[in-house]
Amino acid sequence: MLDPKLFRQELDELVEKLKWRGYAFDVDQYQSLENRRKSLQEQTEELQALRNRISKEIGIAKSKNENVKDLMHKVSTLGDEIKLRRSVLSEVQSELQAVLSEIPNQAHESVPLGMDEESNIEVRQWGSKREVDFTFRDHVDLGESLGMMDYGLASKLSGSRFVVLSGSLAGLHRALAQFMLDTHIRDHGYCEVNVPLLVNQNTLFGTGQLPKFEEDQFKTPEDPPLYLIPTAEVPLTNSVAARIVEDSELPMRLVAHTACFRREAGSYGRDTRGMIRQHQFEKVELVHAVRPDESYDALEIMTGHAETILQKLELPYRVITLCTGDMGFAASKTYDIEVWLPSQQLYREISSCSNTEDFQARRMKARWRNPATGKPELLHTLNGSGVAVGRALIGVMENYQNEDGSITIPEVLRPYMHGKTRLKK
RNA sequence: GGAGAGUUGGCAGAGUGGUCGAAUGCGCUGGUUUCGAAAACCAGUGGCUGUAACAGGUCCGAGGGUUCGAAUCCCUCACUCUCCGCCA
Repeated sequence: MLDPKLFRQELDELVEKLKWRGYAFDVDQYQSLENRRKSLQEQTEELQALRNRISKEIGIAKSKNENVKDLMHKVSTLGDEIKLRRSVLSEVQSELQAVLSEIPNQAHESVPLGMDEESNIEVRQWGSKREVDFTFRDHVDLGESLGMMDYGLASKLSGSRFVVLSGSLAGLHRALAQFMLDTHIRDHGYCEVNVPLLVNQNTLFGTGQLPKFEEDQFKTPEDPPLYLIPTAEVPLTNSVAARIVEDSELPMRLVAHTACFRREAGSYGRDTRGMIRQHQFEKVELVHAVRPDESYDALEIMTGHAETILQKLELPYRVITLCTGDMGFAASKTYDIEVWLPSQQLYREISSCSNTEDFQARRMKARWRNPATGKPELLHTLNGSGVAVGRALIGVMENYQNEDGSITIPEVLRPYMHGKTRLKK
């Protein structure tokens, strides 16, 4: 959520900025709500102050055994009046809250302006693309002919956008996750966390998936409902929710390996082949909670951590800065890391690292005690994939394939595969 | 699923209708002392909102109710803990 003060102080600027995020802010609606809120709040508080004062007098008078009849008479109707105003006020407040909670974050000044991916900017490339004298096959082709990737079975068990991996390919998938976790824990100083995969509404509100993206989530029929997490960012980031953390705990770096669940509503017909876009996939997720003045450094560091994984796997990739219109709801700035897929001769997203500044922290009430002021201030939170396991598997399969359809196992994964060097039929 | 006990400030923990935003301890900040530190002693120290600054408002798990007045009484719900049952 954005700071409500921004709306009061620099409304025009803000509206202009939000346009670049593809968000048309209804100024008139906002202002009429805000004006009503203000006058109602003033009236209500004035009445409350009056009642508090007289009630206190009654207390004092009673303790002195004085007659309180006149005082009682004075406040007799106040209670009902206050009750009425309060209920109207709280209606207006929740309307206002509803408006504010659906507004995306402001972009950082370094983010390129643009409405779609055309305006994204490539920051760097890494690695060299392999040249071979046979035709690259895609991961579906490779996996199915190895007999270790079964979409038919998955659709029988569950439906479309699922996959069943078996044998050494399932092992390779697991090895990737283990390798990523170990690297972040041992080399990058993360604390491993094992989190619930089902979370409540409040938790999803905190990171910004609710109320706006309800239709993207899998939801249980309980009342109140639980939701399958779309990413471990949700439970990880919310671990600082409603807390005031000490300065000594910062920066916090958390990592979790989880399954992620997405409805993929509205993406019909997109990436229907293979493991690129699934209802369920695994991801190693990185979350930082940091002091506000350190969050942009942290974004570079976190992106570097994700890149390290691809470098150790020796997978060619590039890093791009998303433009204002292509960023997610909560982000101020996002780097996407895209891995090279030789079968498609293009880069595909394998990680997304974002600084949300205080946007999520405000929704979650996540604060730290600033030693300079002694006061609680909002934290900055960041999240990034470090990296998507299923897509990393695709990257490995396609980049490490051999002419005979076997797949060489990357050096760094071999310790996780009992020294196996090659995956074959 | 059954029975019971809880939920109060950064933390621990008092408070059962009125000068209670809340004792006390810890923590934190400042001071005294010290070569310096520790200890001791003294003082200060909740969040949110609001104001130029005061004032004011609000918050004792959440929501409702009773009352002139609720942390305190009543109702509903959530969560935590203990025991029993069931279970990976």
